[in-house]
Amino acid sequence: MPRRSKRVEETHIWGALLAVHKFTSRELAADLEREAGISLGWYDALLVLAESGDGRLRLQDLEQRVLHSQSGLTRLIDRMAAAGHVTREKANDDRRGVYARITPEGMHAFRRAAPTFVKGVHKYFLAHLSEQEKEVMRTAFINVRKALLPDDPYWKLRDQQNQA
Amino acid sequence: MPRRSKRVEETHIWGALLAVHKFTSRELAADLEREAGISLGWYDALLVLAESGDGRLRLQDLEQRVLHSQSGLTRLIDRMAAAGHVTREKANDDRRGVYARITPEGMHAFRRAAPTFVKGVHKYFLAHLSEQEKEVMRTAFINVRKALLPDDPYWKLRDQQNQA
DNA sequence: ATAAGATGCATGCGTATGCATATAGATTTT
DNA sequence: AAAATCTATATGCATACGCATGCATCTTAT
Repeated sequence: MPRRSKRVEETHIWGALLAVHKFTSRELAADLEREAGISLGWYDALLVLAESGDGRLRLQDLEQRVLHSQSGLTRLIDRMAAAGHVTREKANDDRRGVYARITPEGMHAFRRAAPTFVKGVHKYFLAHLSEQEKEVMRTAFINVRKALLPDDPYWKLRDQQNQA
Repeated sequence: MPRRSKRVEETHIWGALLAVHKFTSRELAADLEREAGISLGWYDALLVLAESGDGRLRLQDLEQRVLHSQSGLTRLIDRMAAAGHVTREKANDDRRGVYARITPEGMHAFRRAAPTFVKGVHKYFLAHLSEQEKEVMRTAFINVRKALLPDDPYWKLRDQQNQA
C-alpha cells in the first residue's frame, strides 16, 4: 500500500514537466541571446507569425500562442515594433482589432536564430527521448492542448502547412 | 519527402510542451490564487520544502527545484519570510550558507492549498492522458532531468520518500 | 435608432524579474 | 599563513509583468 494516493503521486509527472520546461527554456534562452541576440519570447512570437500563412495575426490569436497576458502582449508588440520586427495593422472588418505583421527584418532575425533554436531543442530535450517517447508526447500534448483550448486558431493552421 | 526536415518538425514537440506548460500553469495559478490565496510559485516552494525530509533546504538547492534565478530566489524567500511561511537559518558548517525552513504556518498554507493543486493538475493535465502516456512521461521527464541536472539534490531525496 | 452591454487593445501602477555587482566566508596556491 | 580565487547569498538597477481600468468599437435588445 503506497504512502500517498495515486492521485497525489501522479502530480509529480506534472512537476517533472514543469522542471523540464524550466531547464530547457533557460538554456535555450541563453543560447538564443548569446548566438542570435534575441530573447526566447521574441523568437517564439516571430516563429508563430512566420508560420501563420500570411505573416500576420490578430493580437488575440497571437496571445493564445505566445501566452503573455493580454497587456503583456501589447507591450511585447510595442517593443518588437520599435525594433522593426513587426508592424501594427488596423483590422478593416473590426476596427477595434489590430494585426501584428512580421516585417522582412523580423523574418531575417527569425531565420538567423532558427538554427540555434533547433539545435538547442535537440540538445536539451529531444536528444534524451526515444522515438517512442517522442511519438507519445507528440500526440499526448496535442490532446491536452485541444482539450484545454478547443478553439485555438492554431488548429486551423495545422491543416494548411504552407511556408518553408 | 517532407517539406521540413525531421529535425525541425520535431521541435514542435517541444513547442507543444511549452504550450501545455503555459496553459496548465495559468489555470492552476488562478485556481490556487482564488481558492487558497497563494501563488503557484509560493505553493511550489512550500511543496519542495515540505517534501524535503527535515523541512529545510539550502537556498542553492531550493533554487534548482523552484527555478527562480538565484537573485529571484533570495527575494522569494524574503517575501515568504515576511509572510511567515519560512524562516532563514544560517548554516553552521558553511557560514555563507542559508537554509530556508518551512514554518508551521507555511505547512498549514501548503496543506490548505494542496487539494486545489492536486485537483487542478488532474483537471488540466493528467485527465487528458492515458495510463501509457503517463507512464512514458514519467520516465522520459526523469531522464531528461537527469541528463540536464545530474547533481540536482532532488535525486538524493527520491530514495528517502519519508513524510506523509 | 438608441441605450446597455460586450469585446479588443492600450495604459497607469505596483510588483517581480534577471543581470551585474557587492559582500562575506571558504578554499586553494604558494 | 597570506594572497588569490572561488562560492553563497544579497542588492542596485533597469526592465518586464499582470491586474485593474480606460477608451474605442461592435453587438444585442428594445
